Amino acid sequence: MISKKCKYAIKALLYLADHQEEDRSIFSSEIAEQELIPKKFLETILRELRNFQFVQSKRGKTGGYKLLKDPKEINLADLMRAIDGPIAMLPCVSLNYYANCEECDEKICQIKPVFEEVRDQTLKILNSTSIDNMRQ
Amino acid sequence: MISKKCKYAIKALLYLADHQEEDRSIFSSEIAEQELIPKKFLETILRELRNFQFVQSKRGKTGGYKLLKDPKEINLADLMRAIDGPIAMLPCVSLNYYANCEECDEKICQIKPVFEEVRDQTLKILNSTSIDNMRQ
DNA sequence: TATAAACTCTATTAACTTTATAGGAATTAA
DNA sequence: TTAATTCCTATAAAGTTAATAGAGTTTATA
Repeated sequence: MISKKCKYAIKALLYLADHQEEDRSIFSSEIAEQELIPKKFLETILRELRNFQFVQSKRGKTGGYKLLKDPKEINLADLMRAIDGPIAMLPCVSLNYYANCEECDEKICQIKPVFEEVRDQTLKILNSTSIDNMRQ
Repeated sequence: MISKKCKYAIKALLYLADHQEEDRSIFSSEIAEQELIPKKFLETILRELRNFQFVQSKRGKTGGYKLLKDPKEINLADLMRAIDGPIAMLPCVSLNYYANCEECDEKICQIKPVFEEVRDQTLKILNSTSIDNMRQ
């Protein structure tokens, strides 16, 4: 399962992508209302998205958020890793957040191979799916 | 990520499969020691596996656990669902543990399709991988 | 029949993660 | 100066995970 936070992040980026042609900054309050995301929670998510260079923000009365990248260049794998961390189902199989298993010898581990396969198939999809792709 | 509990469950079934030809019941303490799983935690896991009909148990001095099914008939999808619940990355996309999203209209949801695809590819692997397959 | 050694069961706990919320500070346009 | 925004830190409430405790039940066997 992805976290709600991650789902909200995807929705926020989709909302920004769907409204970027208007070339204006968009308030977090607008996204929160339209997408039914708790406002304060969304603010912290948007700040993270800014720190990870997915969006840019402007403060003050005419502030708000804009995409910093082309929606075609934002893929789901990168986004999910930024918000939720590892995508793999086992720490020892993660490409970007590898962690070893204290209790097993990876060279003879019987469960690793399947989860490498799952990881590969999952990443094949998530790497090739951009925010733009998702806008049906 | 799968839980440690689920990983322990897979390891326990693999251990039973790897030693079933000896046609004896196997103590939880033996599995715990060999696989470095906390003993008391393993006991509760084995009880769940018994409740889900993956293993049978025998009490008393010569007690222990045995597989109840042929290792070829135990697939990873069923096992993971029994221990961890949903496999899908979104509640609204789960086949066996569906839950609706309060905050979005599924008919026009932009994020659902990708995760259906991930679910399908993941299940294709997990449904076709048995405990027997995993014994290298 | 007593005992040892296993499984069984309920309850509880400690740590961690998730999902927010509070309250204000800084910024900007008008 | 004011209003409305983003920014930031801290904290809290709820839920989940990963165990552990302790006593009960069963069974083989000496």
